[in-house]
Amino acid sequence: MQHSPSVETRPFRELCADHGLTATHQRQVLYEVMQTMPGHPSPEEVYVRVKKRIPAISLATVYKNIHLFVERGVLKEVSMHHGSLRVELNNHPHHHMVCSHCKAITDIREKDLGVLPTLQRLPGGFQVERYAIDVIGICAACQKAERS
Amino acid sequence: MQHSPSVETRPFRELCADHGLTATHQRQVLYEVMQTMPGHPSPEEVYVRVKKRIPAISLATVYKNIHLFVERGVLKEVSMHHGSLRVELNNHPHHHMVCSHCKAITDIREKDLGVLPTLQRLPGGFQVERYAIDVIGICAACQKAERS
DNA sequence: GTAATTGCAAAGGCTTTGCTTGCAA
DNA sequence: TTGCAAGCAAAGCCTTTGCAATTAC
Repeated sequence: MQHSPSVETRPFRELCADHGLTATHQRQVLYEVMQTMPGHPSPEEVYVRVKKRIPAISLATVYKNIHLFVERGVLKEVSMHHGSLRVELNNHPHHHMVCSHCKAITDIREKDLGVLPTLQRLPGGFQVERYAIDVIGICAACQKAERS
Repeated sequence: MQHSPSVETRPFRELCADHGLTATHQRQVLYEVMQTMPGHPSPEEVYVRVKKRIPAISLATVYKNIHLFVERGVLKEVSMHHGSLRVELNNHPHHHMVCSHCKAITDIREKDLGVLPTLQRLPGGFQVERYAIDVIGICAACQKAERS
């Protein structure tokens, strides 16, 4: 298939250029489909929708591109995903720092966060149990590793 | 094996009674082991430690009891685990409400959280990218389901 | 005695990997 | 043309489930 870039593909090609990504048809459709999914879709859900436009696409391609988009800042992970369930017994009021590279979790005392959010106007009868704050960034060890 | 409860088992038996749990040997060791693990262990890591004291224990038992402890409030999940990766494209400043029953995620505008945390005194050279607040509780639908 | 729990093994979901063919620059 | 990407299928975690044997109350 060969054709000159249409007007509609311009912005996507620029987005790819800005993020150092090769502009493929699959990536474009993936991105466009995600724009129509305002929630927090799983790779499987995205796959189902993309498949309507590219029946031959594989789930592995969806995973690969989602990871790439997240890595390049086009998408965000809704919460850091640690590969397996993590539990804790710590009862003191605290939150977490999560390294976006190595996924290491470190406790942070609540008072070190400064002012706390005061929950107000919560939509539709949601009954609050607690809130959890993740400070996301790069830990010292990963910063050191990056520099090398 | 039959013996009268020792002095040391008292607190654990009370803890079980308080949370409506049967006091089994496996549960007690699991709980004691977790008290010596201050971080955020995975079920596998807990299993390895418990196995030193109860070689015959199975990983399935560890999983079952961890879930039970979480359900009864003895342990906490470090972050809500959605079963699969979730991503989003939403660029507006926002955070999330997560239902601890059905794991549904709903966006919440940052301004509806009221005052925001001001990050200060972050331990050991952690380079902050962003922070993510999860308001954890029961959504309206699950509240309704519970009542019935 | 009755109900709940354990251990085992098998099954199930989600995600990644290796490799060949095809496409982008 | 040269390397990056896609598709496919197989493998790899992590976690749950079903069931018989055992234990707690």
